[in-house]
Amino acid sequence: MISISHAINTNRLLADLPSAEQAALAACCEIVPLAFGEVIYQPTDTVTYAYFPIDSFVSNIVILNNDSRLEVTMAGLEGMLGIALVLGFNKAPLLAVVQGAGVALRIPATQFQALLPNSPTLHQRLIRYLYIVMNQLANSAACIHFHRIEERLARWLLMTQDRAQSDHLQLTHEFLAMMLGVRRAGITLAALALQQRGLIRYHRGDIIILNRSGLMAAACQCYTHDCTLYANAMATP
Amino acid sequence: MISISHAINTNRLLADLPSAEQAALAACCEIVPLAFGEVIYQPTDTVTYAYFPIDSFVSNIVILNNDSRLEVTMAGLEGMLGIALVLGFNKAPLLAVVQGAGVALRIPATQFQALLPNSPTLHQRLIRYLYIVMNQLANSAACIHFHRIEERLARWLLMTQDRAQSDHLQLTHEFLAMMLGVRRAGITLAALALQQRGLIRYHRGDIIILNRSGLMAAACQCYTHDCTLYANAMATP
DNA sequence: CGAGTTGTGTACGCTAGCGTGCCGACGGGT
DNA sequence: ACCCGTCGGCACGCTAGCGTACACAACTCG
Repeated sequence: MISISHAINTNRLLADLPSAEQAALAACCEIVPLAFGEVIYQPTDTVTYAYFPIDSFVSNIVILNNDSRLEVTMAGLEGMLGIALVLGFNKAPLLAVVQGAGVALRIPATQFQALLPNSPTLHQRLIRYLYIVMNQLANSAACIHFHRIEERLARWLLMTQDRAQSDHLQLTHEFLAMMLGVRRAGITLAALALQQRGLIRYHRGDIIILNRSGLMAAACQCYTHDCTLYANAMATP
Repeated sequence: MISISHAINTNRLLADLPSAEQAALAACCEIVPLAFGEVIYQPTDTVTYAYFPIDSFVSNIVILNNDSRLEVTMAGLEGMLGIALVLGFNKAPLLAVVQGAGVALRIPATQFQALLPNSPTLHQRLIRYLYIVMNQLANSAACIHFHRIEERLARWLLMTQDRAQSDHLQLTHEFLAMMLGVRRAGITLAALALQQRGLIRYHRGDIIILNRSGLMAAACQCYTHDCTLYANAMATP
């Protein structure tokens, strides 16, 4: 188990905060394990905790008509869960499901909201993160509409690799199909194509990324677009 | 031409503000006409003004690869343009194009941002609007992916009717195709189907909504979902 | 070692929507 | 009155992806 201060400095929204802000944060947060498949928020649930993933990552999923599902954003060490709290809301709009097991920092919602007015640096970072997520959402809508399964899959694997910080992922075709909102058979074809091009290798739920730059070429530019968006927004003076 | 105070009380984000906030606002805003097709923001443009539509409305459009375009949100009297300013950013991420001519209140970006800390009611409403837009974006991504052109068209017409506050719209199939990110011929078929069901009537760029409740039945529930989301978020105590 | 479960390959016909191109009809301007 | 640009109907073949279903292989557990 890692220490709280090490955890704080791993999540990119929390790393390198002024020491006063870090201390205030450390005083009210705790490290919790997140298990694969665990549901963090249900739509319309009251949000009782904010989460900052350390080595775990979580998918935010829209549910339509009780059957159609689609992942619209992902949060790992570069982000957080419960952004609604930053805007003063405590209702979860999306389904949040743990997609990569690991630990996260967890803060009770009320303490988190009480913290913000006294933590200007953190608050500003969260506002920036909010801006990033909004833009990712807009861009994703277009990506999902216009791009092919194979490109979207490649993009998705890259995004996941970044958050898992490993080139070895545990993902079945079935699961990927849910995330991308397509058929399982559609994923099988796309994954086969990527494998035949030597970009990935997989076997019963284990996917290994063999050629990251090749995968970037196979993905739509939405991946690099997202990355530069994040970097630019966070680097704003 | 309408008066500024009347305009302020027409836009739903500005209506019924405390008188001090209204006065501060009135001191730095002006009424400007927006012409059909006018481009308010280009992607990567610096945002120099915030806009609050009165009887005009504007589409926010994602551009991919310089060719694919897709409308992701719409702003009329219920919203604003330049929400990035609320988050402290002054770069426009999307293409904003006037889709219904009319007037809007316009405020220089710096004055707008200076206004916010002293206008808590307005600021809170804008934060809520931000939350609404984020949720609309997430939901739209799924809607665009899963729903048929005909349903999406019906939804889009209803949204437009609300903002135009008229059952008479000026829209060609070509234009609708751009908004929904589909072929012109695809719109023709969907529009024909809606016309044959007696829900709308159109002729060379004029669309008349004949049966609003029928159209709501023909649309995906995303329309009503959006409406209740707006109402709930704005009504939060 | 055998039985059941899980993950993947594949095949079938089907549909929505694509890209393209043509034609006719309407209507505004000279 | 005419011309010409705009708008919309339609038709062609095509593709991506759908729903479904079956089969086999690889692991798991008893």
